[in-house]
Formats: sequence, structure tokens, C-alpha cells
Amino acid sequence: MPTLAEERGPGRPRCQDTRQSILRAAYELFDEGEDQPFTIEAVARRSGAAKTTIYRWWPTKGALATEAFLTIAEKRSAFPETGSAIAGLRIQLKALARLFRGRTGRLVAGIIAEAQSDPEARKAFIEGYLKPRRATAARIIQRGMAGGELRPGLDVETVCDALYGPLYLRLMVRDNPGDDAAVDRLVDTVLEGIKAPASRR
Amino acid sequence: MPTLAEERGPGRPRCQDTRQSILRAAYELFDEGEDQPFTIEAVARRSGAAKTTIYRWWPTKGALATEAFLTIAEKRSAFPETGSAIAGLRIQLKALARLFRGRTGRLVAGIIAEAQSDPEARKAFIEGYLKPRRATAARIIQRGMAGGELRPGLDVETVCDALYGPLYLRLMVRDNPGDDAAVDRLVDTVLEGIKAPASRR
Amino acid sequence: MPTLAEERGPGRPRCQDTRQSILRAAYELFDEGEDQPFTIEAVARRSGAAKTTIYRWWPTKGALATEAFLTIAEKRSAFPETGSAIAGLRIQLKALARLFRGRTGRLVAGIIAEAQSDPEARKAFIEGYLKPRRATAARIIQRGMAGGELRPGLDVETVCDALYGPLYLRLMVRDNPGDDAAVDRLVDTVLEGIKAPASRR
Amino acid sequence: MPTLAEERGPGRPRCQDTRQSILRAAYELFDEGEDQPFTIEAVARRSGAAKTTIYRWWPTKGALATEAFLTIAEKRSAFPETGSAIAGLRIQLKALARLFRGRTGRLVAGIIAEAQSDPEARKAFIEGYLKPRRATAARIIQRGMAGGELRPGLDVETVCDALYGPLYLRLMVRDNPGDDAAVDRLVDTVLEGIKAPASRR
DNA sequence: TCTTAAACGAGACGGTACGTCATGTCTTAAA
DNA sequence: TTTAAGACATGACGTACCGTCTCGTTTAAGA
Repeated sequence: MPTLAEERGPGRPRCQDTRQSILRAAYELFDEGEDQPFTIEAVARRSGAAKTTIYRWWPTKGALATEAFLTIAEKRSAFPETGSAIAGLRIQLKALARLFRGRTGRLVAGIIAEAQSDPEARKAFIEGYLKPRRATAARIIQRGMAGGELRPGLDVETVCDALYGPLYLRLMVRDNPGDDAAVDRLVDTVLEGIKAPASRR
Repeated sequence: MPTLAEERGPGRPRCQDTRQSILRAAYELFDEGEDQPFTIEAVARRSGAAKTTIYRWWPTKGALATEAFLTIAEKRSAFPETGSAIAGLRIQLKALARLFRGRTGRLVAGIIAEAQSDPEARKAFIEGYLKPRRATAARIIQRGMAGGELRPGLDVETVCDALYGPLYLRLMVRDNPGDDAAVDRLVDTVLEGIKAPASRR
Repeated sequence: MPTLAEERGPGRPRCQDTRQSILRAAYELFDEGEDQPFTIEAVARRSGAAKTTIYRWWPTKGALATEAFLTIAEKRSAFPETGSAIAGLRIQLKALARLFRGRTGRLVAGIIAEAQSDPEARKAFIEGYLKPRRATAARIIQRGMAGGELRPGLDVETVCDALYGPLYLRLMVRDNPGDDAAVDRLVDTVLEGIKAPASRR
Repeated sequence: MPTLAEERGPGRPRCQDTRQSILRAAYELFDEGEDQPFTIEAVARRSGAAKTTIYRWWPTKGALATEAFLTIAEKRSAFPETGSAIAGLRIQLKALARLFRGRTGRLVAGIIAEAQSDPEARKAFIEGYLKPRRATAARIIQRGMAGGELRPGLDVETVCDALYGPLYLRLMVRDNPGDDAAVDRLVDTVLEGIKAPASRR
């Protein structure tokens, strides 16, 4: 009498082990980088699942990649939601840069590359990865404005772009996303603005 | 005494017509977007060249794509190097955003995606596309600092990142690079900074 | 309880239609001779099968050629196993010469040529074509010896070589395998021997 | 007035060194067997000659192969033209079998295979290799008939076929051309004939 | 001595076929 | 009805040779 049980049709139920092993294999392949090709074929080989099974559950390679990345890699680190907003931003950006310097950076770059030709993957990445992080950042910025640390009337989206954009640019195009000092320089620049004080009045 | 003559080894010289037709075909295919697959085979078919000829001159697909993009698409528009530096930046960023909203945006996004798994392509893109544009921007910023429009002591690279990064982020991840108003919001934000004036002294 | 059933693992079973159409296409191409190139690509094109499917089942071109030849061309004509052994040999050799004068001759020559650089093909040709025919001839020779038509104590293999060898030599090296008269001359020569009767006692 | 001199137009005369080095390279490649591919490219590489030069002088691969084989390999061993004709045939056939057991066998087999799709090569092989050898054998047979060792009235060509054919058959189709004992068995069989003596009167 | 014409190396070029790989669909038997 | 296994058509991959071509250089005979 499982009244609250999942909607359950006839036939053999879906095997959760299989699902997990596919996701794990996908993550491992993506993680191992350029040497191991990220291929449905390879995922099937490594996971022991049949290609058919994979295609049944994920429409495209990118969708699988993104879900694998989000499911396994992403135990989202919580950030301090109290204290100085500016310090909070600094911490969050430095953490992201550190992440991007490691394997996760190559992963994210690969997923974004995939997403260029796979709208599903793009959507999954935005919803599953980008939005949550931006929401966190947005909350900090709101708090900063409310608490008087940041200028009131800022467009939160634009501020997020100005702070996060450089990291993604450096991740995708340049060879590295920058070290802590680079992040500090970035935050300082955006905090202070670039206009000369003289022309401010 | 052809002192300026090209270094010229033995053997039949390279056919420039062929080279051009390959680059043109590559550009067209890249340009036509997602429907036409960008494939060495397709480039060979369309250009009338043999696959071997393509492989003789370009090590990877990305290298060919980048060179095609740069050679044919890129008659770099000159920007005003006089007048207000801030207005100059605004103009340049809006022009880039407009470019990114069109086919060129998909092209650049595709090339950057290719570059994630092709160091040659990455290098070619940076050297041929990114560096010249950043050099232009850097000159404007230097001029702005010298002329008193911008704060002295700015790190030019960081400023470039803060201004360009958001456009690339929006190009690659979000659906569009933003309209003129968005660019204006971005420039305003970076110009004024985000710190509250109260906390400035 | 299908005790005689084929060993049958999981997965989709091999499609017999495809197999047959590949063999037929291969045979046709081989049959059409020098104008149509005998190529895996061509076989794939004509049969409608994929190259991979062909490679899955035949390791080399020669193996495919041989099997095609044997499967389709070779409804082996039965020879009279009664009556005069000498007459039987004559009939069989003349039939082979007639076969070799036609398209089949070019086919066999082609397969033997392929077999020079393809051990698989050589083996297939020997097992599938040569051995059965030699077995027939050997039986006739045995019968001839038993019945008193042929000298007892003959080495059957050697006799086969002496009778068949010339036909293959003429097929491969000379322009034609010889007409009926030539076969008669050959059989007469081998029957009577070439030593002078004077030196026989 | 060099009336017998080669027809000689203007222009640079053909370089004999080059010719020789091409033939030598071709022979070596053919000689090294299955591992080294016998290819115009490979001949050019090894000989240091340009492909053009090779094509200028030999119309097909087979023609080159045959000429290389004949020029370099073939210092035709002289056979005793006196003494017993039967012994002479035995010696010549055993020598050929020995030759066929070695690298030369693979060479001849390869050339005959080439000749199946190259009439030029076939002609060159027949004229340059086969005919001289058969002429020698024919002379011995004629001598044998004249001297009373062999039956008078034999068709020389047919006898040659009966003696040589088996060796070629074994070379091309079976794994080996047979040892000395096999040659003896063959010669004995053809000498004595295979018909039973009883049926001779 | 100078011209001329062919030989020669080098290597680009349009092709064809190679044998392999990944894709996405399908068919089967077992769970 | 899901799953593993694997056949299958498709089509791109990157490579090897093919035979032709266009160069610049070399070599001799004839003007």
C-alpha cells in the first residue's frame, strides 16, 4: 500500500545502479581530460551499460555531460551569507578561480564548448550550475547595497557579469583563469571604478 | 637581385588559388551555422580541393577554422583613436556586441569551442583575433589615463577583462551578448565602480 | 529443446540478407572484370551494406572474394564416378579448361593473385575450391589403379599435379588455358609417358 | 658516323646511374617481401629518384618490377647441354624448385600476380623470363628425342607444360614448390606415364 | 659561347581507397 | 518494460599511393 510511492507503470523498473554507473563513468571520462575521449561509446564501455540505455535517458551527449558534472562534482560549497558583502564576493570569486585552475576548469570549459552546439546542454548548464551560483552572488550584492557597503541602485545582473565574466573569459580563451592576486585586482577595479575622481564632480 | 624575393624551395610552388578556395569554403561552412556541418570532408567537397591538400597545410580543423575566420571575415574596423577615451570604449564595446549578436557571434563562439580541444586553434585565435582588439582597447585606456579621464594606475589588462569578459560570458553561456543598453549599463557600472561613496573615505 | 541450435549469444543476430547481398555484390564486381575495380568501397556501394559490416565478417578483401566466388559461382558440377577412369579424367580436365577459358578463369586467376599477399584468402581458396576438386580427381585415379587402367603404385598427388599444373600455368602466365585438343595432348603425354619404349627394358 | 648508335635527339641524355638505382631499389623492395610494400612511392624514396623519372621510363608498376627482377636477379645459370637429357631435365627442374623455395619464389609469385592485371608485365615476364627457360628445356627435350632417350613425336610444348606446370601450381597455390624428392617423383611419373602396362598392347 | 631541349629532383595537387571510429537505430533474449 | 549485447547504415576521420602537374636546376649537343 505505497500510496506515496512514485508513479509506477508496468514492466521492469528502472535500474538506479545503472543510472549511477553511467553518470559516474561519464564524469570520470570528462574528468580525465583530453586524453580520454568523451564519447557515448566510451561511456557505455566504461559503465558496462548498453548504448541504448544511455540514449533512452539522455537525449544528447551534452545533457549527459552536464548532468554527470552537476550530480557528482557539485556538492555546492556554501558561502558565508553574513558579514562583509565585499569580503564575501572576494571569497566566492577566489574559490571559483581556484576551481577553474584545476580539473573542474577544463570540465566547465568542455561543457560550455559542448553547449555551443547543444541547446539542451546549454539550458541544463545554465539552470543547474550558473543560476544557483549567480543567485548566491546576487544575494550578497543585495545585502551589500542594503547594508551600505555597495552603491545603491546597482543593476545586479550587470555587476554579476562584470565580476564573473572575466573569469570565464580567461578560462575559455586564455590559458588560465588567474590567481588570487588577479582576482583581487579585478575586485578592486570594479569596486573603485575606473573613472578619474577629478571628473566625478 | 631579388633581395626581397620570397624564400623559395624546390618543387612545385603552392597554389594560392587552392588555398583561397579552401579558406573561403571553410568560412562559408562555418558561417552557415549549425545546419551545415563543419567538416574537413565538407570543406574539401565545397572547395574542390583534395583532403590531402587541406591536411598538408592545416594541422587541425580548428586551425583551419580560425585562419578562415581571420582571413576572410576580419577586415578589422578602425576605431577612433582620438577624442574622448570613454566614448571610444563605449563605441568599441557596442560594435563588438553588435557583431556578436549576428553570425559572427556564432562563429566566434564556435571557434572558442573548437579551441577548447585544440591548442593550435586557441593560439591562432588569441594571436590573430584577441590580441589586436585588446591592443586597441589598451591604447584607448592608456590615453584615457594620460588625459585624465580615467583613474591613473589602473591595470590595463584587468580593465580589459572587466569590460570584455561580460560580453564573452554572455556570448558563450547566455543566449545573447546583450544590446546597446546593456553595454551602457556595463560601462557605467565599471566606470563608477560599485562601492558606496560613503565608504570611500 | 533445440539441441542442434546454433550457438547463440545475446544481441541482434546477424542479418543473412545483408550477408548474401554482400557476397552477391562481391561476386558481380569480380565477375565484371578489369573495368570494375574490386574494392571494399565498391562492394559496400553496390550491396548497400556499410563498410564496417563487411569488415566485421571478412578480415581481408581476398577472403571476401574467395567466399563470394565459392558461395555463388560454385555449384560444383558432378562428374561421372563410374566408367573408364581415363575418360573421366579427360572429361574433368576439359571441363576445367572450358571454365578457365571463360570469366571464371579470370576470376580464379584474380583470386590466386590476391592470395599471394593474403594467407587467409589462400587458405580459403585451397580449402573451398582446390581440395574438393582434387579429391574428385584423386578418387578417379584410385579407381583407375584399382581397375587396372592406370599403373599401380602411382603417387596420387603427383599425378594430380602433373595433370592440373599445366592448366594453372597456362591460366596464370600464358594468355589462355588451352583448348580441348591441348588437353588431349596433355593427357596423352602423361598417360603414355615421355621415355622412349626402347629404354624401358 | 655512329650508324649503330642509339637514336639520340637533343637534350640531356638519360642518366644510367639513376636507372640502375631505381632498378636496384625496386628489386630490394620486392625482395624484402611482404613487410615492405612495393610501391612507386617507396621505390622513389629508396632510390632517391623522383616519381616523375620512374613514370617516364616504366609505364606500370609491373613493368618496373619485372625489369628489376630480370636485370638484377637473373644471371641465368647455364645448364649442361650435353650428356643425358633426362638427367639434364632433372637437374634443371630441381634447380628451379630450389629457387622457388627461396626468396625468388615469392618474387616470381608476386610478379605473376601483378601480371594478372597488367598485360605489359605479363608480356615482359614471358619474354624475359619464361621463354628463355623453356627454350633451354625444349632443346634438352629435342636432344633427348634425337638421342633415343625420349619417345619420338612428343609435343615439346606439352611436355614443358607437364614438367613446369606442377612447380608453378605449387608455387602459387600451395605453400611450397616441393623438395627434390617431389621433383623426382614428378619426373618419374611423367617419364613412365601413368597408363597401366597391361593396357599397352 | 650560347641556345635549346630533355632529364631530373622536388613536391603540390585532385583523387580513390583504405581501415577505424562514433553515431543513433534496430533487433533479440533475459531479467 | 528495461536492460545488455551487438548488428547495422551512415559518414567523418586521417593516411597511403596513385598518376599528373609545375617548378628550378642540370647536362649535353648543336648553332
